Amino acid sequence: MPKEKDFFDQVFQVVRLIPKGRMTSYGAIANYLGSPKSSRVVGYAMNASHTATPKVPAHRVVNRNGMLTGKMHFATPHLMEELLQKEGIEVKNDKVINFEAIFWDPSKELNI
DNA sequence: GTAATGACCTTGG
DNA sequence: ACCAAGGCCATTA
Repeated sequence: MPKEKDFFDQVFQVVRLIPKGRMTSYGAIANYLGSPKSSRVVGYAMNASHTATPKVPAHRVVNRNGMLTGKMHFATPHLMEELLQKEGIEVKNDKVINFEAIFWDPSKELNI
């Protein structure tokens, strides 16, 4: 019986492993953890990323559409795209440009 | 303990 | 092709 914190930690680990200038989606992380249907829980884990230590670059995680759905959950709604732009990612209308190009699949890149 | 919610994804019409 | 609804998992009230 896995602990709930374990799942969170797994998500945090994966998110922290995301290279700079790259992004991934909740479903990809969930799939990497072995629960493709737990995509919602991944997002929920991000919600808890605030209290996690060290903090997790949740701004590198977006939905399947590459849209910054959780930008409102940050300290400030525009903080997410600010961080993304600093990483070199272009954001337009709360949406990531060339998302497919910068997409980072853990199950593939980490060769699991 | 039960019920409702959510930073989602998949499938049906 | 586009629009709509359901479902799964974990957490919180």
